[in-house]
Amino acid sequence: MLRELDPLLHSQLRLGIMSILMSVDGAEFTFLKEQTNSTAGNLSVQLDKLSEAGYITIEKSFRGKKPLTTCRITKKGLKAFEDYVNALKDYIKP
Amino acid sequence: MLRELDPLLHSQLRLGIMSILMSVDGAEFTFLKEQTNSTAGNLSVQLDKLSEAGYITIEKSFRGKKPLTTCRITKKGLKAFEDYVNALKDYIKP
DNA sequence: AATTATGGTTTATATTATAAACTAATTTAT
DNA sequence: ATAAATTAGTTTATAATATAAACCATAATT
Repeated sequence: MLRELDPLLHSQLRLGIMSILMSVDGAEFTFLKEQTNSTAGNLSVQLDKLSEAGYITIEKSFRGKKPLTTCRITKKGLKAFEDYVNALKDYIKP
Repeated sequence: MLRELDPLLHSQLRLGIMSILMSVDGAEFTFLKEQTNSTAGNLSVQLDKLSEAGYITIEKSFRGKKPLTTCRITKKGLKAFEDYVNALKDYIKP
């Protein structure tokens, strides 16, 4: 039947973030902003949500004198992403 | 890279409705309600949106003395669904 | 003749997404 | 040296969306 779709992942921007984080080992805020074509504000909010859910970690540091935000997917996030994709298949299979 | 996801389809309930309508030739309101596990109110609203977008047709008739609402996907809806699925693949491919 | 059930629609509320405004520091140009 | 613009974000306000609650009309049941 039609399974539930994790509402945290069923959002274009958050799904895009997670999708990118699945394929890289850490992504910077600015990189995510470019790749997802989002505004900084929206990205900031959605990263926080993913972080609060434990799906990603957000590490704040400095590169030279500028702040640098680096995001990584967690084991929990990876599992959630896989579960989401599996559930989604019910909806989109031919 | 990451394509836009048609916001009309990127909703659990509307996607579920469309997914079902892809595989049957017409579905009744009550059937969709059962299969999607939604409330009548929510279903009614989402069906209207899909209908307004021209993704489905809603035919109202009577079965005996009771109202009967039958939904069908349109050619436009089919195209939109396929486009959505293709765009989504960017996000979920391994 | 009340009560309950069916098949919905409408309206109100909660949630979510997005945009706008702001902060703080750093470059660049004058 | 200082004003203007850029970078790298965060916070707050507003718009959009989803969901739930309340409602309506008719029919069937007790």
